[in-house]
Amino acid sequence: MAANLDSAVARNLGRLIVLSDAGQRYLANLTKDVIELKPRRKLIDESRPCDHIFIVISGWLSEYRQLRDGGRQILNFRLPGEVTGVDCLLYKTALHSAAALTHCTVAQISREAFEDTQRDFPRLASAFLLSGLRDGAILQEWAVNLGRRPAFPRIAHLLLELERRLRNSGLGREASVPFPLKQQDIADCTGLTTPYVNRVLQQMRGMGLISISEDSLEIRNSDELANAAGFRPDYLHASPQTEWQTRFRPETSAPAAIAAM
Amino acid sequence: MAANLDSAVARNLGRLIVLSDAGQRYLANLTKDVIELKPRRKLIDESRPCDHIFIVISGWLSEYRQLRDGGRQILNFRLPGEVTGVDCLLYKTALHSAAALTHCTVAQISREAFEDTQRDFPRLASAFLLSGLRDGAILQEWAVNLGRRPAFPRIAHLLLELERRLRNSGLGREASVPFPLKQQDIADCTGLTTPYVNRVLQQMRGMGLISISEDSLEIRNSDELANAAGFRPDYLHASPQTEWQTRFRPETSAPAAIAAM
DNA sequence: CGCCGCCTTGAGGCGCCTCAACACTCGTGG
DNA sequence: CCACGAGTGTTGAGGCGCCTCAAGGCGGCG
Repeated sequence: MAANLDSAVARNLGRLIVLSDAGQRYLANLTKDVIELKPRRKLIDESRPCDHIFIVISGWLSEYRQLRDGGRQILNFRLPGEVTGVDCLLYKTALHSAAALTHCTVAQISREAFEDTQRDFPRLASAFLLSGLRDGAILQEWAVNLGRRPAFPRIAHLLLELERRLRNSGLGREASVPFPLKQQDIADCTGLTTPYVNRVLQQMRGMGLISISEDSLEIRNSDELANAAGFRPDYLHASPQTEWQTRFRPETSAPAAIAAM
Repeated sequence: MAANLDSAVARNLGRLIVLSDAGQRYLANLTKDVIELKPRRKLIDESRPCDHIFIVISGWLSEYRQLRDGGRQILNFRLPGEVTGVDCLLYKTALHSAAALTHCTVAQISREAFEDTQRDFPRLASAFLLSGLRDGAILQEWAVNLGRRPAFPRIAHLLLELERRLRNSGLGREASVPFPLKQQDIADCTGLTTPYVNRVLQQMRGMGLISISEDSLEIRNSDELANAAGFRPDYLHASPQTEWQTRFRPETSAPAAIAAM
């Protein structure tokens, strides 16, 4: 089981760099220091220092900002195989909080361990940074969503993105994918309120576009939903366009295959 | 004049890494290939390949997504000294467009030149990637803005951010800073409409918080405006928390000062 | 002069919010 | 075994923020 879950990690990072066998072993070792989180447990606290990078092994995290008036804006979800906390390398204090949505297992990588990684497997370290760039691309799409799309397409877009990301990580072989989000969570990340999210979801169900049950989501009519949302999933398919990550200090002498893409 | 403007570049990247003298010279040489842009001229076109990184020498760019219904969401502005196009290293096609807001001079760096930079001055190359991470942090703040703040604080937040970024780059020594944005631009990046932006700006002027004239912005009561906006500028002050950028292959043997911070 | 880009102002309307109340399913303890 | 409360989904009535769609003013420029 652990091997299976680790593969979600390798699958995600493997999209960003070519992982050598040695790199894979190193990664497996790097993610040995695992902690368990109960739902609602905070992992990162905004405006406090954070000196770890985390990799989600199983479960979902949410990253969010808490506002003075009690409002909350979710900035991203972290699905199995994804990395969080990279921006801590750039700022004294965390810019947002991160908390467990479900029961989670998370690998933590200390700053020192990350620095060792940079020395020993710079390409692997660079993959973490690239994943930070990918997060930026996702956030751009969210900004478009928040700024320019009405509630229905906004929610539709979110559902489509999450389904795609889950399948990219190898989760959800059946028609449906795991989906632990409450309507409150959807509201907090689409900038809407719970009652209104409820009505929109009902509408989608009524149109036969989706069905949600038992912590799982099924998208029944992907084309129509994507059309309504203006969903174009390019931004989820990172494919490095330069061999930059091989130049620093290749840990293998074989030329990388990426540049040929 | 060119030297002065180049210093905005060095000032921005210098926040992310320690630039050696050799690095500074290399950077100056790297930004030799300069192009001029008239207002409204497109630099990057979404969903088309983009194989250059650009550094703004003077003028403003806007990065935006165009929607089918004619709507537009501005995702960031590029001020003098800032870098754009980094995400092109990660995707086959550009995820957003970039166009000149004002008359601009822009240095273009080809992908090959960037790869050379990685080989010769990896720390400099890494600074470009870090600037991409900083962009992500800015975008997070915009997402909070779009999702959870009403029009008044939303616009206030934008104005405060831009003023701070401009001063960070060394622009605007007087009470006011250069400000070429039209109300249409403000609308396109706050997710509002021009008439409403107009009314909110009038309100701010009426309260004595700001004054806009002649392509320049003066913030007359920064505290009150920041309070209304919930503005906390931490996210604009990147300060690398690890010496990672020195590890790859230092071009100078002197230990970097950053790690001591 | 006449056009165009930009700011301004008004009247009317809709999307989404606010603030409830209620149903249902749990886990939990008495 | 049932009472209870917490968490979640659902529904309703009323209201406000911001939009839509105009029209008009004003300065700059060909």
